[in-house]
Amino acid sequence: MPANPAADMFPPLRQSAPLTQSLPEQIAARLSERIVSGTYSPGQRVMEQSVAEEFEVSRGPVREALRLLEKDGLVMILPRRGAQVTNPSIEEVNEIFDIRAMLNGLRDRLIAEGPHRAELVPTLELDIEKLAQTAALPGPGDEYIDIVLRLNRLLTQAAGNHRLQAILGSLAVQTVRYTRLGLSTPQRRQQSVQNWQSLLLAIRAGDGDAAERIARQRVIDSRDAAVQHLRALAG
Amino acid sequence: MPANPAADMFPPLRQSAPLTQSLPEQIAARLSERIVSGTYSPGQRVMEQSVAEEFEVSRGPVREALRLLEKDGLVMILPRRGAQVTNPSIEEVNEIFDIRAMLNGLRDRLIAEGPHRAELVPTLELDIEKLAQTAALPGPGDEYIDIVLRLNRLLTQAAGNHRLQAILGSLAVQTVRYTRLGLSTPQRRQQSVQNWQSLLLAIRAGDGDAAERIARQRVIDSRDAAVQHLRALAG
DNA sequence: ATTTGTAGTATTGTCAACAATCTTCTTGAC
DNA sequence: GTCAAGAAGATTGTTGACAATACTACAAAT
Repeated sequence: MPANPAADMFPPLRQSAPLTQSLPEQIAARLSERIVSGTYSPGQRVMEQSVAEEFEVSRGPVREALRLLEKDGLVMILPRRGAQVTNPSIEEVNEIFDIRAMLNGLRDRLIAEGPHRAELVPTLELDIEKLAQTAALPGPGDEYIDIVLRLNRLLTQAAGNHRLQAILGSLAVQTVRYTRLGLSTPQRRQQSVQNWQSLLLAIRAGDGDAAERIARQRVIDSRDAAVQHLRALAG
Repeated sequence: MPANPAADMFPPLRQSAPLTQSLPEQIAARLSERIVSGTYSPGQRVMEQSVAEEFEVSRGPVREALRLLEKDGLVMILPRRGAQVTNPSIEEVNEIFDIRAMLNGLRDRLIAEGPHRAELVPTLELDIEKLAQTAALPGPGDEYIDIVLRLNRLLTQAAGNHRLQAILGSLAVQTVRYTRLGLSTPQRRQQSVQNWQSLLLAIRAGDGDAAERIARQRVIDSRDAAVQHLRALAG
């Protein structure tokens, strides 16, 4: 019998995630909430000891959780100085949005040119209709944001590029708060709705070029609105 | 005296990296070499204990090193099952190259439209000239690859988008072996050189649209060549 | 022959203690 | 008052031991 060249590999290998989150993942999820919601301010240090005490675990799992958050760009870990909540400058926010614009362009092109776009269209129509109804409402637009986030998750999954999904997911987490800022006025939401409606048309027509162009414009608009608000806050 | 609202933040904060790599980083670098060079085969398990013994450290730093490698997509960590060298399918390789194509497009547009492109052009001319001289040489093209990698690093840095630099760096690490495969014939290298020369023209002209288009095409060509070789190897 | 159960082993997950380093506070000189 | 040097405290880095889980091999039953 010949030696098995795959002896040092996993057996068939289930790709499914385990049913229960690991301890570091749970800790990371809790910390992630606080960072995104602003409970932890940008620049604030996150110290292993205090987190460990709060969750009643040792520092080991906390360290791993911080590494997970670093992977998502929510904290920055400096050797011998620990983790602090990332505090991107306006320029960096600009940069991240530029990347999102390109990758959203790819995503929406893949959808428009992909084989499953027909199945997707009805759901999109429904969600974008809801978007149009919610846009004009006064207030900060939390409901509108929720729909946009769900819509983005849906599309990112539908594109079928797993790595793209991972990267876009990570970038989305990093920019939620700025997206929220940028969509805080009804006028901006109206502009946003129009972008989504154009995208829907492009996808329905199977026009990849148009889908990419519109997606990029949508994120650039979102970027400009966010940066405008940020400058107002800073200056 | 009012409470200092920044009390829980770092002082001025040097952004520079420490002069000596941390232990986990050193371990990650060593393991990274082995994965990229193929010493560790795709799918192979990387067990904490054995790595720890080999480098004569405890498992803690090894675990952190594996997290670093996971961030770069070189290993996949499954809870309770440990780390294994990633073994992307042809479809996944395709996906990664698609992402690289988009982001290289952004990168080269930023350079073509950026203020520093004049300073960059002489260096580019020199490197691309060297590329042209090396392309026709027979053999696997290791020298050609080295120049391409250096050229890419240079451009990625010059684009000035830090997050883009990080993502492209990570994706480059993941695709080196496939890029190498795709550039293994002189004909392909000739095609590659032409792409680079076109890019140089676009950058010199400050034509962002053209730079983006050419960059995307270059990566797509690279992708197609790599995938063709992969299919030949697999089938 | 296939499946199921059950030890035994291997491997990852967690913890608490110690070491190394950084930060801050105090002291003293100019 | 400002700056430098040093001591004290706080925080991260590393280690080895133990716990929990997953894998392997073998036996027994269908």
